[in-house]
Amino acid sequence: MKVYEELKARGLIAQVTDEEEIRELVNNGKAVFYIGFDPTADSLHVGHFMALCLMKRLQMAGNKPIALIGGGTGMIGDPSGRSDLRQVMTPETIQHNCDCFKEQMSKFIDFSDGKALMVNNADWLMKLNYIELLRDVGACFSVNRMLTAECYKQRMEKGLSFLEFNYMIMQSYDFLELFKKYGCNMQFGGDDQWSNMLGGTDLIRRKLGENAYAMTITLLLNSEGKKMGKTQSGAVWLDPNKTSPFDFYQYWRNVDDADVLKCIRMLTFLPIEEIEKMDEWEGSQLNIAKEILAFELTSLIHGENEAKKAQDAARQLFSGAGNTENMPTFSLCNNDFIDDEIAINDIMVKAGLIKSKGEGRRLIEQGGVSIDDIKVASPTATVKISDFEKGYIVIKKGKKIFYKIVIE
RNA sequence: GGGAGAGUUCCCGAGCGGCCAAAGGGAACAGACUGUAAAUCUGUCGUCUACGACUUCGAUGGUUCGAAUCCAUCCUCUCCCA
Repeated sequence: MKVYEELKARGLIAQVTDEEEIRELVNNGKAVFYIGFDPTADSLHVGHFMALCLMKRLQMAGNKPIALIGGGTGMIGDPSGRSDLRQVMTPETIQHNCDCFKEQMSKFIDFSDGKALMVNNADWLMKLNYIELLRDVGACFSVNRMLTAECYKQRMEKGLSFLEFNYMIMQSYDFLELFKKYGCNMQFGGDDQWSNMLGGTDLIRRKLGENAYAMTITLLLNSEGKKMGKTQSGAVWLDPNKTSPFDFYQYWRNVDDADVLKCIRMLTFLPIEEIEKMDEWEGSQLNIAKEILAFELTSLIHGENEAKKAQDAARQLFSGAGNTENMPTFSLCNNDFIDDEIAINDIMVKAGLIKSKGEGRRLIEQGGVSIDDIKVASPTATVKISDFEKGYIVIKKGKKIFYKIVIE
């Protein structure tokens, strides 16, 4: 199966400008494509992961990826898919985020020998001269047509600043620039980017009379239609310091039944045939699929070793045995103890397990907290130093959250 | 530039000057049930030294015994006209 067909079979392709041409380019390793990343945070998250996967897949098929960091466009903010105004970031933050992105991506994509490029659009966008740009590019855009773009239409209700309105132009300009500089003939992006991407292919046609192509990736939505990769505590990050491998594993281990197969298909590199078989699975059998999903993804991001550790920890934890080796750990120091004891509630607050003591009180009252598998009966319960005889205690909050507490 | 309106807790959204820590919904969390799923039911959902106290209703001042509610100024946003 050729790459294009594989992408299609995995349900990754949402929209394309010209299927025949794109298939031809991609399958024969003739595509030089770019994907843009907005440096809105100091780590990539699950939402970017699909794009990374796609880059890798295409790179393996001999195509050349360009990772475009939106250091310049980040100064504006993409209005697509947001219902509110984006906070404008400082140049320093953006630079810092760009650096972090670079580092994470290099782990995943092979940048050696020019097999892939990484560029920052700040390099050319920041130098632009307003009047020149207007004359040069501004003439090529019809406001009437821009307004018909879905992403702007929605914003017409809520309000759209001129700043954000220009995002499409900037993004189109990027494409033009990359086309000229690197012969980049294709752009990939999330499905919400469709109109911005078309802007680029249009611009190239108008300015240079050449053909360039665009393809969007299906957004990874859960069965409720929300973007995946979000938890109550924010995004699921690829940076192990922001989302530990264990938590990362658990996130995927806990996806809805309805979403497992979709995730496996779109995110893992398992052979399609194997996935087809899983398609038959039902009911609790899906639990195995979830384990596979979690393992595969964790090992893609954090390495097989970490994935194994996470899996072991999870299995043991949920089967009752207490493998505490890879559990999130929090250290107390002797000063935290008063008369050799400390309130359980206080530990949880210190460890960041809960936001306030009130929350802890409630949790305990509702029977949601246990220590070493014994339910905590009273909100004022304490642990003594002597309880740490074996070196640690394990606090369990709810069913799935375990914390190992040690004394330094 | 002129006119009209809005800003309430994570989100949406109610809120006669006292009975407002603020209705209702959603999200979230805990318990039961399960398969570390979903659905359902129950409970919780500002903070604390917790039958009480304290801090919140865009910001700052003011009027009142008393303000989310009234007044002034400011900030932000939306709409209509140009």
